[in-house]
Amino acid sequence: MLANHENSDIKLTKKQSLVIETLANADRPLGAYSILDELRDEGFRAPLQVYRTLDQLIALGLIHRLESLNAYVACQMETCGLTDKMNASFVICDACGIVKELPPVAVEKAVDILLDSFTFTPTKSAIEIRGICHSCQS
Amino acid sequence: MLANHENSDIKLTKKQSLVIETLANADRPLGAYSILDELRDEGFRAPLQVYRTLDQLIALGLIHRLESLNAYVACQMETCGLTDKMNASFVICDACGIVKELPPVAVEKAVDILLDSFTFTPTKSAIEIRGICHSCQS
DNA sequence: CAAATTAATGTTATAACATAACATTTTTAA
DNA sequence: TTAAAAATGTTATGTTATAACATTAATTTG
Repeated sequence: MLANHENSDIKLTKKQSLVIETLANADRPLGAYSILDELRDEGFRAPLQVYRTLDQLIALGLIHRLESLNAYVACQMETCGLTDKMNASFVICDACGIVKELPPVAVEKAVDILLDSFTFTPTKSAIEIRGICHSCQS
Repeated sequence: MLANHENSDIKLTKKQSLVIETLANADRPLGAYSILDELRDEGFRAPLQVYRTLDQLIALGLIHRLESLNAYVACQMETCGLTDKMNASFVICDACGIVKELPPVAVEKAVDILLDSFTFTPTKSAIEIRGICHSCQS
C-alpha cells in the first residue's frame, strides 16, 4: 500500500519512511512497541527512537496519535500533511479495530458547536468515537 | 466542596466515596497514582484498588476518564450519574489545567454532524478539546 | 442454617507505555 | 576547519495499567 504522503514532496529520513510505511501497511493503529518490534532489523533498537520518529511525523501532520488507544495511525486524508494537524478525529470500531479519519470540515463544525457557550481558544482537539462499524454491524 | 452525586440517592462504598470526594475536591484531573498517594492512610495500598474503584465509579457515571491526560475527573453535570455516561466531553486548558465538561446536548449534536456520512453505531465518544481558557487568555 | 457457589477485594508481580539524562555523531554556520 | 548547535544513540528509569492468584464476603440452595 502507498502512504498518502507520497503524493506530497516532503522529504523524509530513512527512519521516518520506515515508520510511516509500517503504519500505512497496517490495517489498524499500532503501538510504539509494536512498531519497534517490526523495525528491529531496520536499525531501531530502543523505544525512544520510535517515539522521536513518531513525534516528528505527528509534527509533519503525516500520522496521528489515538489517545484512547495509545496508538498511532497514518493520516488518511488526501491532503495529508497539509490539512489541519490539530484536529484529526476518528471513528474506531471496537469489533474489528478499524479506524476511519473524519473529514476536517465536519470536525471544525462540531468543535464550533461544542464551544458555542464557552470562551475558549482551542489549539488541538482529540475526538474519538468508539462503536461498531458498518461491516461489523451486519 | 460537595460532589454532585450527593444530590442523588446512589449508595456508595467507603472506597468509592473516598475516591469521588478526592476528585471532587481537586481543582484538576488526578491520575490513579495521585489518588493512591492521597488515600494511603484510608486503606488504599495498591494501584489495583484505585483502578477498580475508578472503574466502578465510571460505570455509575459519577466520574470520567480523560483519555488525553490519563487522568480522572468527577462528573460536573447536575444530573450526574443519570446523564449519558457514554458521551462525556471536555475542554481542557493547557495553561491552568482546569477542565470543563461540555453540555450533553451539544455533544450529541456534534457527534451527529461527525457521523453524518458514516454508517457507524457509536457506543462511547471521547471528545477532548485542548486549548486556553478564558481566564488564562487575559 | 450450613455447606457450596459465586462475587468482590487484597496482594504480589509484571506488562505496557513513555521520557530523563547523558554520550556520540551529524549538521550548520562562522 | 573549527566551534556551536542540532539530531540521534543508549542506558536507565518513570508512569500507567493489568494478570494471576489468595483471601474474604455475599449469595444461593439443599
